[in-house]
Amino acid sequence: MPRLSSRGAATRARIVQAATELFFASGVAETSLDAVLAASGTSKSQLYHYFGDKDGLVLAVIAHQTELVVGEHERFLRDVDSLAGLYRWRDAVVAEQRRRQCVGGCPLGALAAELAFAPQPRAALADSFRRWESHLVGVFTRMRESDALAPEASPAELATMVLTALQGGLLLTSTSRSVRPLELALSMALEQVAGRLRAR
Amino acid sequence: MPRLSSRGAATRARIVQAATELFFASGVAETSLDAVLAASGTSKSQLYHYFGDKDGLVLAVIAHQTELVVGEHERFLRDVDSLAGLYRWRDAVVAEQRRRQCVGGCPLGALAAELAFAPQPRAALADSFRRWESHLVGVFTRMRESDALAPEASPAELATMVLTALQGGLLLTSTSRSVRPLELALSMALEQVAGRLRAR
DNA sequence: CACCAACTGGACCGTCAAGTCCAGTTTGCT
DNA sequence: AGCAAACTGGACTTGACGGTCCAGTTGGTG
Repeated sequence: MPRLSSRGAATRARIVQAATELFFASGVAETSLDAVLAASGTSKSQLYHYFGDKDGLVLAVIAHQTELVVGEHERFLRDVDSLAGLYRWRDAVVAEQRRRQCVGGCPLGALAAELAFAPQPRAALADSFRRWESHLVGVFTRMRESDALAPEASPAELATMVLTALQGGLLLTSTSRSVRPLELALSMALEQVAGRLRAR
Repeated sequence: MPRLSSRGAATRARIVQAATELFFASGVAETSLDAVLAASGTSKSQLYHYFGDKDGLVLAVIAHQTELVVGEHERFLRDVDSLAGLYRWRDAVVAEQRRRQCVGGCPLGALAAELAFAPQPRAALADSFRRWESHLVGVFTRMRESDALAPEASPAELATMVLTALQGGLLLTSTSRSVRPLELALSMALEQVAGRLRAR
């Protein structure tokens, strides 16, 4: 890998940006490299210069999409340390999905479904989900340390439950074009958390 | 649509069968019609004779996959009318996923993710999920009628919660190659049900 | 300012995809 | 038996795809 000049970095970023949007809107297999080039205003040689081949681009897009999605949740969850904060997070997630009229689910979830059998991308996405989960684990750890959560509650288990609810909710919401499944799924998960609050 | 002779029906079925397997293993976009023909031992003209084009085949595969997946759950859930029965169902789902070593998630979920932006397939899949949900609704309705469930519990809401948990659990299980997310998601959903049992 | 690596444009290639076409065979019906 | 509809095989067309190549430009560093 050669080191990037600032111009090179900008070109690379434009390609990744365009590919990220197209992959989300049409899927990886349905998106041609020519479409990526047209959308980013670059040429074949540039794409191959930076990514080697389509697989390389796919991995770069996974990394970028992870940054976007997980990054946003991290910013929101960073200083959540209460059930009330989690409910605000749920409301924000639902509102965002409503805003886009339930079109399209979770970008990472879509990639995970499409690339379930491709070893490298699958491993990369497993990592993304682990990172995502870790921010939820952070919330529950803080809640336990502040004695909001019962000491026997498992932050890791709660985090997994919330993330599965989120993914399942987004899938059904996108398919049915109604935010209801997402609302119900997240409410269910948070009720689970509520049931593990320290008895008082 | 011409009416089918028994030979025609068999040919049609062989094509759908092969396409169903290939679409699941590699995705719709990644699967060529030639591959379907090779796997089913048929020819171009037969495929176009029965399905018109690839989109037609996709819809037929959705219908067939729905029959397989929803049909299997229907058979299991048909005479479930208790929380214990639901736990047995959960155990069966988890065992099945373990049996296939967590490779690949829900066939319908994968199609829904890949075809989220394709109007016709998306609508067909929304229907499939509704059918799936309806069998869960049946379980909860029976439980409420037999007074196992509190009268204010909503069968429809519980069904949606269970289905989202199942879908999210399968996605993360397939991505992480561990049955843990699926176990946790379904346990969470059933605990939700348990919390709505009639107080005694 | 000179040099070399980083970068770029776009023509080009081989392959394989979806879809068309038609001549020929089988099937069910009368 | 005979006829029309259902069915089949596979050659063929057209175009788009991923990927290669190379000649040329830009830009940072000594």
